[in-house]
Amino acid sequence: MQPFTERVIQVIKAIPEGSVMTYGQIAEQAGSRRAARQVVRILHSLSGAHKLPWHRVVNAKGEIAIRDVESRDIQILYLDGEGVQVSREGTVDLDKYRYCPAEAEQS
DNA sequence: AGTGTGACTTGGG
DNA sequence: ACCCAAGCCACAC
Repeated sequence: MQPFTERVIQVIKAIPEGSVMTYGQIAEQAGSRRAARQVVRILHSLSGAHKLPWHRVVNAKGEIAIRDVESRDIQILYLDGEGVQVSREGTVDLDKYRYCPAEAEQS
């Protein structure tokens, strides 16, 4: 596994319940601010494999980015089950649930 | 080595 | 606020 990919996995694994991160944030934490698209690819290939909380990943607008309807529903259910309120359109309140690693470290 | 890909992001109209 | 175009990156083939 390449370093970047591993970093991404680590970052995603570090997202706590009840929180979400955007692709951009994850890419940045992994080392490449503009590699959001790479994060996408990683999720594609590892969605089933590693036990990653992929459902805690949303796009910059706080929307469920996934296109597959079934998977999208699953993601919404998981989030809702963790206390993250998801609108019927499949969007979450980023100001409220966005996970900031920087903040977390301070604790 | 060149090309394609993808659940993104940002900036401008 | 919405839609579109272009940018961007690491990996698979």
